[in-house]
Amino acid sequence: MSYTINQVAKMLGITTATIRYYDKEGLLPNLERRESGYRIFYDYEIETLKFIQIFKRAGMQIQEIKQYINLFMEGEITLEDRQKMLLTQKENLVKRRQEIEESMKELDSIIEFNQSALTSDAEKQLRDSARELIKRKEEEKNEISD
Amino acid sequence: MSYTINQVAKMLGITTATIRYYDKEGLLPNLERRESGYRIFYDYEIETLKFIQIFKRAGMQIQEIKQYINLFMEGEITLEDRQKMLLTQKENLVKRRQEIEESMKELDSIIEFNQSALTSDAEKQLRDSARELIKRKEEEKNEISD
DNA sequence: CTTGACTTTAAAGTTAACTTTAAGGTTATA
DNA sequence: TATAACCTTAAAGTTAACTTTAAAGTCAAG
Repeated sequence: MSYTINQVAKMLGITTATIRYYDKEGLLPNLERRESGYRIFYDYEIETLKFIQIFKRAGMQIQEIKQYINLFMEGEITLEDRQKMLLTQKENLVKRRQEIEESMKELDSIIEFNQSALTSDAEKQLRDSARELIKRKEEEKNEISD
Repeated sequence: MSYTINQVAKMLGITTATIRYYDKEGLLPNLERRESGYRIFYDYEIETLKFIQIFKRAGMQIQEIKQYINLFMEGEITLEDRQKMLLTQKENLVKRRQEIEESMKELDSIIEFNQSALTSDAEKQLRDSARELIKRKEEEKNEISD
């Protein structure tokens, strides 16, 4: 079974322009063409595109994905290299998750601070300290311009 | 205590160009200047920059951060709006974490598959299936060119 | 055999968040 | 007072991953 670029785009929820871009970047090696130049997609290419989507979601860049695919084309001799790439990528994901968790904590503490200002008398205190801040800045301004 | 742009940059581990860019984008409202035009940074501005860094790490865009800062400048009347922004941002973090976890599972299953190919007889099977794939593609090519 | 819906390419445009460059003032200090 | 080490701006450049455009060729259906 073979498909046109438009059919594949619909199947995978991407645009034809994106598929052409991937092809241009070398992510679809040995892609066949008709006499007319029209691209022909088989299940193999569709699988490749699905892997591209997985790798993209994992945060891999187009050039890295290209490198992975090139290794794959060289056969099982590159399996170890590919595995290394994937493990590196997994480490990146672990790091990103860690960063997100740290960021979440920071955000939470601001949210919590604001919440106490919203729900308690602390609101007044915040207002006062803001006023004081503005006042202090005015004073500093005067000091400078003197 | 006041600081030059260079001192602040070093304190926060960013470049002076970045600070100027933030200023230009309106992230440092009411920033003072000397007669000469040199920027003057007080603790207040340094705190603002630290918040900017927190928000950036959380994935907020410069324009969103600007909006937050503008709301902050309007005073405590905007506290609820700001809180909403932060809660939305937190939801985004939760989503991103979720996506990372899903992506990790996909990656893991590829890693696992490769690992079994690397460590067992499955290696031979993978090699054979790859050969078959290439062969099948050759046949398809011949079918077309006939 | 016409026509509307495809397909092709190269090249330019888009976006965010900077970075770099160039040309020119300012300041601290020896 | 010379000069190195700052500071200023506007404008252009960078990067990734597309998207858009324009001009032109191909295909399928009636």
